[in-house]
Amino acid sequence: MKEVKISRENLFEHLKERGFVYQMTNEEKIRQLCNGDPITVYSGYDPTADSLHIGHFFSLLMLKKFQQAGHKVIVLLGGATAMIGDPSGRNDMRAMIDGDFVQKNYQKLKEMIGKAVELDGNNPAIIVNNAEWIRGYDYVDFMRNIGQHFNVNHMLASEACSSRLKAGGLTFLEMGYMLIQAYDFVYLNRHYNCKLQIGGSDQWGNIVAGAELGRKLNFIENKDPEDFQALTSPLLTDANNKKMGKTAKGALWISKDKTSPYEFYQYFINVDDRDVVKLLKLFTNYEISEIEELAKKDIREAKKLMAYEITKLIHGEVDAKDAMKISEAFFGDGGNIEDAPSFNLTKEDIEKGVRVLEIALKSGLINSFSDGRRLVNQGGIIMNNNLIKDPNQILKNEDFNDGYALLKKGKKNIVKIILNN
RNA sequence: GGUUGGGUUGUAGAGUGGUCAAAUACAUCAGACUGUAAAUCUGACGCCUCCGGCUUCGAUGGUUCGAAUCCAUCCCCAACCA
Repeated sequence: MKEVKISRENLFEHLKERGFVYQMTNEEKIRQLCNGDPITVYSGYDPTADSLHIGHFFSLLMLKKFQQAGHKVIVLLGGATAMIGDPSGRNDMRAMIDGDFVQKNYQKLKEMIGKAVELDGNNPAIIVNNAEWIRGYDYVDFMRNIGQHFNVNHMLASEACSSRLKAGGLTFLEMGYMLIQAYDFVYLNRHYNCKLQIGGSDQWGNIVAGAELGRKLNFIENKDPEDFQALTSPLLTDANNKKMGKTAKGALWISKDKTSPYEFYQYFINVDDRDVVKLLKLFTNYEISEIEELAKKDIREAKKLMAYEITKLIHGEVDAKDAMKISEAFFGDGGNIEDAPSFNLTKEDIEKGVRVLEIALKSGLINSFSDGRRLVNQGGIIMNNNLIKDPNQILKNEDFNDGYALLKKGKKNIVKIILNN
């Protein structure tokens, strides 16, 4: 299939027709910025966890398109904002996290940014940390310079505060978050000539706050108030209008340790048919007409391509191919199961007499013995294509062919039990 | 600080002395049908040495043969008033 080239002449149209554009401050102005001479664009992420998830990646992908079109991009990692906690969309206050934790996360996220945007080459992305300019900004000065431009009534009415306000107990700490993020935009404008901030739609309130602050300050300083523009991408939702990227184990993480490429691939191969075209438009650059044609002709083939391409984008070609191979080995015909999720056992374990369910529990297939027992009763635990009927069944040497046994929960959850000497 | 109403098993939300491991819905998991999709139907959904037992209803202590339910103290939340 043919891929579309991203160029600066049609960047805005490209983003729009692929479904990246949700809200913006001034459409005409943003079109000019996108399709005109190189500008500086930024998007921010708080290091509150040790990995980015698919939602973050989605907005980074938008940033990448700006970069590919020749614009300068800045990725802000919020070392300061992470210490405060963004109230947007939350109905409880974020747990306070300590500085060490933020520092560790910062390093990990920094490594992950490179999966989305280019950090080398002739137009590398810049990574900045807002702790650099927030820490050390005198409180009184900050309140006088920045705080005076914020109307609390507006803030309370904003989407960012609304769920927290409804749930009650909105703290001053959380309200301060918006001021900091708003100031970040101004800072980046002054130091990097950044004119556009992008992000997920949940960030709209904070982003616009930054744009408004910038306008006010520019107005006071007799500069162009149009220098601050905001653009957000829609929330990734599925056909049932539910947030995408949520798995039984939590978010769909970018980090291999948290979500294996296989799990990642499986997530996308299991999405609703109706979401396939949307995801292909967002995560690949294939011609839209070809995407639609393929989906009409063979939805399952299109879904496979989608799952593969997204996995490749995040984990690289090798891991994506492995994930696909494992998947096909289990669910299709052919292929091998070399790289399936595995669990190691020793011969001593077998001699001691281990229950099948014990291994299922240790390998994470089931949550408890009670859980396993239920599954057995309902015919949901299968070993080497044989239904396990006795919850106390012991693993035997004969269960291992070629040194491994295959343990399944239902048809989608599989662990390869490897027998070591 | 005061008054009132609250804190229940993933979420929402019943239960206000024994019949409560705790209604119901959603989410989740398994089975059937399929295409590893959707829709539908069935079952499960605290833990264990599972026809039995054990630990849960903000925390601690108490009343009682018996408490998620009553009392006391404490912690947290909301609304209103200061």
